[in-house]
Amino acid sequence: MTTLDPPAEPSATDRPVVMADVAKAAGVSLQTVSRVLNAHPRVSLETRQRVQAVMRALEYRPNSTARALATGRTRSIGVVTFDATRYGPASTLSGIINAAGEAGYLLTVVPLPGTDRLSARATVDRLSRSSVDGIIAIAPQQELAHSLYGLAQQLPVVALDSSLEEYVPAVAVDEFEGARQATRHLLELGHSTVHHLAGPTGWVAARERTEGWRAAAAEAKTSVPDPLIGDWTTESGYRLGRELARDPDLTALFVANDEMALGVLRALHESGRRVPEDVSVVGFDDIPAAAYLAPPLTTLRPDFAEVGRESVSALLHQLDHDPPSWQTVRVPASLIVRHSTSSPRRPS
Amino acid sequence: MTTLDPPAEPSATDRPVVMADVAKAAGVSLQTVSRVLNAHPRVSLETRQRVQAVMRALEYRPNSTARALATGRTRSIGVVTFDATRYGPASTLSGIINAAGEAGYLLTVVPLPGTDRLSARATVDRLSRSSVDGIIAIAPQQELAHSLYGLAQQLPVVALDSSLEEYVPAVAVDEFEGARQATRHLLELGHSTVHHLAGPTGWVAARERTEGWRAAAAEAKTSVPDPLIGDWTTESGYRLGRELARDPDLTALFVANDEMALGVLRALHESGRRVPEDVSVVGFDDIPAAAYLAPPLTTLRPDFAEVGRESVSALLHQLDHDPPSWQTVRVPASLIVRHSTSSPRRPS
DNA sequence: ATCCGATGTGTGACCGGTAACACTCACGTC
DNA sequence: GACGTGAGTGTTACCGGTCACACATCGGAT
Repeated sequence: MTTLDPPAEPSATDRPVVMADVAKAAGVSLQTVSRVLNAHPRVSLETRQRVQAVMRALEYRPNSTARALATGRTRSIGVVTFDATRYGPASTLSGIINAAGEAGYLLTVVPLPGTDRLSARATVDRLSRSSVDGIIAIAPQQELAHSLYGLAQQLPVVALDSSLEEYVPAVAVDEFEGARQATRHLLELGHSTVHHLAGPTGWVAARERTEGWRAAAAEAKTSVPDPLIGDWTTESGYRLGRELARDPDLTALFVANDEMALGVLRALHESGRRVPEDVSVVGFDDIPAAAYLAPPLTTLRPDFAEVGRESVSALLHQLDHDPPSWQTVRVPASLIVRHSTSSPRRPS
Repeated sequence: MTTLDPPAEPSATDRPVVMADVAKAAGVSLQTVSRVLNAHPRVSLETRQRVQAVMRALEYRPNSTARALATGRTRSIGVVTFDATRYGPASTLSGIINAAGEAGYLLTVVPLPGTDRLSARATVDRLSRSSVDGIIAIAPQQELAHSLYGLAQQLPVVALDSSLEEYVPAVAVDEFEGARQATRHLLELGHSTVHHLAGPTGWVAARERTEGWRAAAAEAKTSVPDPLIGDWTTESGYRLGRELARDPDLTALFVANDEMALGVLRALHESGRRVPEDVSVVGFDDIPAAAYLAPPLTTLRPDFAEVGRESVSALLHQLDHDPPSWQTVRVPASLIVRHSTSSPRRPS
C-alpha cells in the first residue's frame, strides 16, 4: 500500500500534467513512464504499480499529439464523405463511426463538397496533411475514382461503394446480387417483365443495381425494357412514377432505392393503379419508413453496420500487413418481403 | 524568373518532404519557411516567392501533428454523437461536418455507446486525450448533462439539443416554439382539443415539444389530454396510433416526430379513420419521406444545416474569446403545411 | 573466478514544426 | 557622426512524447 498525495492534486499552475511530472513524482525516468504506458514487458511489477498509482493520482492523460509525432502513427483514420444526409451514406458513416470506436481508433471526417476533380483533390490534400493513418472513402461516384487512386499512392485507402475495386481494397454492399434477388423475386411471382427505375448515371451503386436487374432478366429470358433514370430523390421517383403509371403493360417494377420507390408509390396511387394488385414494386435500402408505407414496401436491406466494420478492419489490416490483401469484400443485402409485391392478377 | 529542379523530384529516399528540405532547397532557414507558411508579414516578396516555388516543386505538405504539438492547437474539433442513424441527429452531424469543413477545421467524431455515466466518461476521456481544441456534444438526453458538465471544465464545449444550456453555450432547434406553432395551427383550423404523442422521457427535445404543445393549449384555454409516450420509432407510433384511433373524440394530433407520425398515419388508415378528414396530424422534423406520404404530412422543418453552422461558430468563438458568451442559440423550425391537416368536419 | 545472457532502468537524440530572441542592415533624425 | 527604428533573417530552446542504445545488476554456466 503506497501513500499518495490527495487525488485532486490542483497541480500548482494550470498546466496539464505531462510525463515528466509523473516521472518525478514516481522517482523514475521518463522512459520508464513511457514503458508503463505502453505495457512494455520489462518493467518490474513494483515499479509498474507505483507509476500507475501516480498517473491516477495526478490524473495524467498522455498527449496523443506528441505520441503521434514521435511514432508517426496517429491511431486515427480519415473518412471522406459525400452527402451524409441520405439514408444509405448516413448509415454507412454511422457504422464506420461505431466500428472505429470499438477498434480504439479516432475518426476524422471531412466532407467532399463536390464531385469534381478539384474539390476531391483539395479534400484529399487536407486529409493527407492532417496526419491520419489511413483513409476510408465513401466515394459512390465513378468520377472520384481517379482522385482516390492518386491518394492511395501516399496512404492506405479503403474504398466504399466505389468503382475502385481494381486498384485499392474495397468494401461494398453487394448491389448486383441484391438487385438480382429483387428481380427474381418479381419474376418468380409470375411477372413476365420487370421494369426498372435506375439511379443516376455515374453512381456505382446505380450501375450495379441495374446490372443485377439485367442479369436476372437475362437468366429468365424475359424482355428488358429501357430503364428510366432518376436521381435517388423521392421527387424524381414521383415524377418518373407518373410516367411509368401510364404504361398499361407495367406490372412489376424494381426501383433502385426506397426513396424513389416512395415517390413511385405515391404516383401510382394518384394514377389509380393499386399496389400490389396492379403493380408490384421492390425498393432497395430498407429505409425506416419502408415498413410503414402504404403498402409496406418489399425491399433489400443492406447490412450497413457490417459495411462499417469490414471497412475499418480492411484498413487496419492494411496498416499492419504491408502488402495489402487486394480483395473486395461484398456485404450481402437481404430481401425483405412485405406487401408491395404479389402475383400479377392475370399472368400474361 | 527562378530556375528550379524538375517538378516531380523523386526526393531520393521515400521519406516525406519536411520543412528542412524546403529550407535547404531555397537557401533559407527553417524559420523563414515557417514564416512563409504562416503568412507572416515580414518576409520579403522575393524570398516568399522563392520559398513558395520550392514548396510547390517539392510538393511539401506541412505536418499538422508537429504544428499541433508546437502550438498547442490542433485545428480540429471533436464531436460526441449518440446514434447517428436517426434522421435528426444524422442531419445535424452532416451540418456540423460541412460547417467545420468550411471553417477549415477537422472533425473528430466519436460515438457514445450508451447513455450511462460510465460510457459517457470513457468517451469524454478519449476525446480529451485526443487533443481536440474543443467539443460539440450531440447529447439529446438529460442524463448526459452531468458528464458533459465535467468535461466543460477542461475544454471548451458546445452542447447540442441538450439540457445543459445553463452551464455551457448551447445550440438547439427551437423545439418549444415549433411545437407551439404546430399546436396553434391545429387549433386555428378549428379543432377544440389537440392530442399529443410525445417522445421518450429523458430526451430534451421530447420534453420541449411537449411543453410547447401544452403552452399553446393553455393559451387557447382548451383541454389538455394526457400525452401518450413513444420512443421515436415508427413502430411505437404505429402501436400507440392504434390506441389513439379508438378514441372517438380524437380529431387533431401533434406527434413529436415524423417517424412516429408515419406509424400513426398507418394505424389510423388501418382503423378506417381518414386523414385529414377525420383526424388531422402534424409531425416534426420533415423527414424526406414526409412530403410523399399518404397524405403528405404537415410538419415542422428544423434548419439542421444552420444548427451545424451555429454550433461550430459558437465553439470557434469560445476558442478565440476566452470569456465565452454564455448564450443559447435557438434555431427556428418552420411549419410546412401539407395535406394531413384540415378543419374538423363538424367543429364541436 | 570469468563470462554470459536476461532483466530492469536511464541517457541522449529525434519526430517536425513554432516562439522568443538576437542579429544585421539600410534608412532617417538630431 | 551617433543613434534609434523597423524590416528581414537566423539561432536556439521547446512542445511531449518515443526509440536506439548504454548501463547496472543478478543468477547460472563454463
